[in-house]
Amino acid sequence: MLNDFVKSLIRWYEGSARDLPWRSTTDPYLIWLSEVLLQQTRVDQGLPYYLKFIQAFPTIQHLASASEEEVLKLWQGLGYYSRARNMLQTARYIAYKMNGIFPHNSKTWKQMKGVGDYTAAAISSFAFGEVIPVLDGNVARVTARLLACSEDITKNTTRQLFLQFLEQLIPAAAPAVFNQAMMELGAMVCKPGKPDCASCPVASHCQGRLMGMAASLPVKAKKAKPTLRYFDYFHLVYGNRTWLIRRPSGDIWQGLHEFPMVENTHPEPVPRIPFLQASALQSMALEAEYTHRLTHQLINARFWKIYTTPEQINPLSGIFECAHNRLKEYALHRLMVRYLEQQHIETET
DNA sequence: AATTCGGGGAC
DNA sequence: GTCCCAGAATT
Repeated sequence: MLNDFVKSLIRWYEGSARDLPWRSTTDPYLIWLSEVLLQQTRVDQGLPYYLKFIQAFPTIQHLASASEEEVLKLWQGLGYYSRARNMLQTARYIAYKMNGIFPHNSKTWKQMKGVGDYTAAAISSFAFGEVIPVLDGNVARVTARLLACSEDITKNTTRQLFLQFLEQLIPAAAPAVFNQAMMELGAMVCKPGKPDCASCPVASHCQGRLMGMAASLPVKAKKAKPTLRYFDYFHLVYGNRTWLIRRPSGDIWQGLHEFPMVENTHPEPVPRIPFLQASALQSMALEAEYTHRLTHQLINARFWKIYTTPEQINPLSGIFECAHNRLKEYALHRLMVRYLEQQHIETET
């Protein structure tokens, strides 16, 4: 009957799967790229980035020779920017230290930066036919319902249990299609909160459905509350120039650009501006205020526009200038992009 | 084992 | 508003 499950699953997949560009190739570079882009990212959101990347960097050699600036610029707006830095590092490692030869199995792939259990298994099964199951959020949800398992799926013991189950299920003749099909089922039918059991090709095999508990699975530990942060940004303008800094390491948006800013523990009525002489304060105006929600942080951001002169700006390491009408050509985080859009500051064409 | 790294769509 | 997404690295 397990064999019947696999047959029904794959038959459904062959007949109604989405047509996604990385599914019609076995090029390990393209598959690797798609897997990294799609980590914790919906297909609809990652697809345009995939198309941009394969145009800018058609091969690993193109990527390996790119600067971090260029890669971050293309990654801008997608989030989890460490993926971009890790992928560039791995691209250079494979291109220059491994003569451009990709790892051929999951064990070696897992040694690459930015490649964990899931991505190593995905690349190895999709590009090289390795018989190894993938366990992402979709597969975990499908498996929990299939087995009517109420254990916390974030726990390692539960993951091991699922992998053990999947290893005996995955067909040696078609590991890639099986993995794709399990994920596709989770994305299109066995959705979180609202499983569409009526159109599920393997509903007859599902213990969760049989026991009427499919919709309440999987069980997952709840997250901690986000911490509050208060950012005051200073949009310093003189002539057609403005100022940017790069985000430091060890914090959010690492390596991305933004206006110089101060962080306060509480919202200050008038934020201090360490970048300016006091004489410039009279030209300060609050242009925008946003609440920006991240997974673990809630950021209150205020943008102060200040017209000034070069003489009023104190020297500060890490600050550099750029044309204010070309700001969008830099790698910026979403908060900055929102501000620029509201200010109708567009990229030069 | 617990935290942190984002942005956006579904509800 | 909450939850979750083709997860991984760090502590």
